[in-house]
Amino acid sequence: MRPGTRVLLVEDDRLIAEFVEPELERLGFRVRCAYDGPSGLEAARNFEPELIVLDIMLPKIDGVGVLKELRSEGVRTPVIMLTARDATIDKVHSLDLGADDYVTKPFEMDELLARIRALLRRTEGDEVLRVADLEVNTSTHEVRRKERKIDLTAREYALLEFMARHPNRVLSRELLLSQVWDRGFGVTTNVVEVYIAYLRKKVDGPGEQRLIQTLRGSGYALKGA
Amino acid sequence: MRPGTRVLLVEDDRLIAEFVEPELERLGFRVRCAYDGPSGLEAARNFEPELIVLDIMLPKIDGVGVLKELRSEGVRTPVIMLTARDATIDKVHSLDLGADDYVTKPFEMDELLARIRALLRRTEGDEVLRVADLEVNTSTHEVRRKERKIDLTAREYALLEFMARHPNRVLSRELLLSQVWDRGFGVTTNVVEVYIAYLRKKVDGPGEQRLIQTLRGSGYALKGA
DNA sequence: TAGAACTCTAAGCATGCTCTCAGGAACATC
DNA sequence: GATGTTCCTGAGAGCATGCTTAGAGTTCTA
Repeated sequence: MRPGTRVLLVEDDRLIAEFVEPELERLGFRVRCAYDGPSGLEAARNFEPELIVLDIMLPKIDGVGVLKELRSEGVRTPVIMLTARDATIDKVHSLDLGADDYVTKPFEMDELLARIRALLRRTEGDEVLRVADLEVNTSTHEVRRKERKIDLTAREYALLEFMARHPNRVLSRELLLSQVWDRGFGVTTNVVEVYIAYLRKKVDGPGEQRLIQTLRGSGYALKGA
Repeated sequence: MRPGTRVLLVEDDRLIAEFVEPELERLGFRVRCAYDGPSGLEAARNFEPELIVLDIMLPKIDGVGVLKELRSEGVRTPVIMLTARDATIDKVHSLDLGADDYVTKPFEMDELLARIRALLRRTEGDEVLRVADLEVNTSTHEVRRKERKIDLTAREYALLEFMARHPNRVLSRELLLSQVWDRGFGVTTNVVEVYIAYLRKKVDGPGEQRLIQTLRGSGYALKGA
């Protein structure tokens, strides 16, 4: 973890906030606190934290609402939720809404820290995926090949982003169907082929190196080397 | 998540195990259960799961011990720990030891599932099988002998990968037929011979050590020593 | 509400992979 | 060396796989 990493703590229980904040600061984080939903949202937008610790129970807008709003704005900052002990529904709901982890109250400082470290460890990364001379900006959904800007539809983008997140890997039709489309098993369709063709037309221009490769019998791969 | 993903469940509480196992299987996982530390270790080594769900409280060797041993052997399979409610020490300890996540008992199935999905989503990495000077990258399906790159068809690759996963072992025709092809018994065919020949032509170049060996009357083996 | 844009299905077609078959080589046993 | 068994190999038929294209159905937009 880099020192100076910005952490936003959204927690209405002052006791907890006033205990956690100095602890995090002591460890080299830059911390901001917010005490209800709306101010949490505002802080998330202005402070631009690298990580958000978000209580579920909050005045005005609850944690789930805040998370939802942020994600709908395209904010992908990693989020750890704080939940009451047995609120399993909330937990599962949060994870599927795009929370990255949660901690059950009451918690110990060491545990929260371990989770913060773990989460930062796996989300410290660029927002821009690069594969060969292709750039995929996951924040703005902007795609460029060299200098050429590429316009993609929603589905095309989703497919390309997934492939760019797993460069060089063989991605089977079933995997793509389950990850990019929400298709179950056993469905007979050729959407994947069709969308690969669409992408090829836009990404692999004439005279350019073919990034999107077919591996007959296995699937497709986005080649970066 | 790919269907057929192997999950190992190490849990001595039969009630839990017998509830979780069929649930996971229903969702397309291939599941194996173990009921104490040593058999959990053994299963981890033989079954080669893609993910392990590991209870902390276990007979003979506890979960932390199992995790420690596995990590010390270089096994990096993602692990979800099951912990009693307030065992914070264990939790922190486990995370630092290399557990990837944990779930607090009692848990609901949906929660465990959400965590399994999340973990599988973020831990797909490269796995390279090495046999002598042969490299088989199971993520990219790239095959090299020394520096020479080898192009294989889907079936050829499937056969070679299987052999590379079991180096130095005699692999009977029937075994190969059942594992690489989906053939039942009693079918009279010589596909295996044919494909072994294809592989030889590509893998064992002229002047190179023969890795693919015939054991007359028994089957074939990929020699690595 | 019409038109545009997007998503997906379906059918036709080219390619080359997969597998069978049959003859010949290699090996074991006497 | 003769004989039977096991394995190798080359050729070719059939068919699965993947690419294209057209268009139907749906959603977005002006």
